[in-house]
Amino acid sequence: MRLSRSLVPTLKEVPAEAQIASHRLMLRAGLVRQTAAGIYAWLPAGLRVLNNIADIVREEQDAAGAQELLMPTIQAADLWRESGRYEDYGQEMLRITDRHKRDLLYGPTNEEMITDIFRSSVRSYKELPQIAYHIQWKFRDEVRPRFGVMRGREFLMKDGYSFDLDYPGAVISYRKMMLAYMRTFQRLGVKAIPMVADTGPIGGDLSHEFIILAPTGESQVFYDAAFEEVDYSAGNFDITAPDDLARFYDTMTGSYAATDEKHDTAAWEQVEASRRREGRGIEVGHIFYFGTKYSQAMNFSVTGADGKPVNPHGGSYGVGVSRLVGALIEASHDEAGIIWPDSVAPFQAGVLNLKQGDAVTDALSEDVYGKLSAVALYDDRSERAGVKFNDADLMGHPWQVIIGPRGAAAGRVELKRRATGEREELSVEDALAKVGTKRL
RNA sequence: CGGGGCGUGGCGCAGCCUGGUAGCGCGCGUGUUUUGGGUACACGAGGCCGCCGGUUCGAGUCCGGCCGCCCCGACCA
Repeated sequence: MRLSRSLVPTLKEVPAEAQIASHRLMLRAGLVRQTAAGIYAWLPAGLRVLNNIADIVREEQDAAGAQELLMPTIQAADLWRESGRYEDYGQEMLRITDRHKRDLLYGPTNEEMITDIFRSSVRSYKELPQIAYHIQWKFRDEVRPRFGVMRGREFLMKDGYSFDLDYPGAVISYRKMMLAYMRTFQRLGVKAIPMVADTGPIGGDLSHEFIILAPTGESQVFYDAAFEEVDYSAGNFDITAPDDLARFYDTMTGSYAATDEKHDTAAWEQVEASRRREGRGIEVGHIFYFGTKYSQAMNFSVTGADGKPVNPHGGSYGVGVSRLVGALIEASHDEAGIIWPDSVAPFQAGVLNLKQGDAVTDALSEDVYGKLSAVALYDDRSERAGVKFNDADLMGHPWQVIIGPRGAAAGRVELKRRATGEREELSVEDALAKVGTKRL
């Protein structure tokens, strides 16, 4: 994209409402714009990040054998009356009435709907297990939205649902999702710790939260260094092999991890001192097994091998996709701006033409941009060099290809790595080779 | 939902106490200037002062109601 023709409204000053780093930076870098309390419009650069994260989540879900579908945002209240949650959910649920005075709601989650879909189409134990997920907008009418997209009312979430014939099967699905999550967070460039969680209003007795580490996180976390040492790749764990899943699960649950609320000082002291890690964290995912809660309440049964009906065991698995945009920034930024991990950056590189209007730098900049256009944002504005440097740092491109009259005459450019600040002067070919010209 | 605060050009703010024809910085436009980390100067455009009502000769300013937004707490992906 050419910045001069792009809706990327960077700001020098911070809008008054933004308190935390990620919110300030998202507004300043032109990623989002608030349209109502806790509701945001995603501008082009922000949408690219959101999509990049969603793509990684999707790839790992697919790799774990989950199948993508798409359920609607608006749901009928009757479905929720079946499970009893229409009454239980309270004020957080946004209730809507249509012209025929029928009760509808803007979905905060989809257990009822997925159960309804399964019960009307899955009849035999031979069709299970299955895991289905979608990436869809949700709405929870938070009393107090805050922290920008980290705690918005409207948010993009990947929610997945598993159905197994019995508990042992459900445990395997649960472990698959846990491994898929660890792989997902690893690819997003953050450290994630799974922690035993309360099962909350949805019920069940097997549940983990995924906390990613960020210095400004909402809660204090204590964990064993083991979590940082595990190799989650397919080479180490085969996600289709129950034995590997068990080994993985034992690794995850065998080491200490807790937020301050549940911190157990005695247990903590059992951890070898050199392995104790402490930090701040942000919850970005939550998985839980809920057994037959919905299949019973909503009459979802399949015929078992013995010819008798069985209520499948379910689990659900959420990742806050839009929240992750903010969380990743909390985990990776500095005074100057965002430092995107390569895997999610809206643009791999910013091409900075330091002397717009100069024939030599213009020609070289156009040439470089032409080769990088799929992955770069070309700053072709008639701005001073300082403005371009500052905006590039703010937007957080992993690479900056800096093209000024000093090197352009010799056909050389400067390549800056945002994360480290390192700069080196290179030929165009070498710079392009380092940046890469294809989308990651 | 309890407590606190704020709504004035695109953004950040002053003006309100003590009513009298709306101001500053940034940004934006034009020109000159500058040219490797937010250049300088000049000129210029841009505001039903959140909305409704009241008091008053006169309301951004005083009074009442409403709406919106933010912060702290309790609650959540």
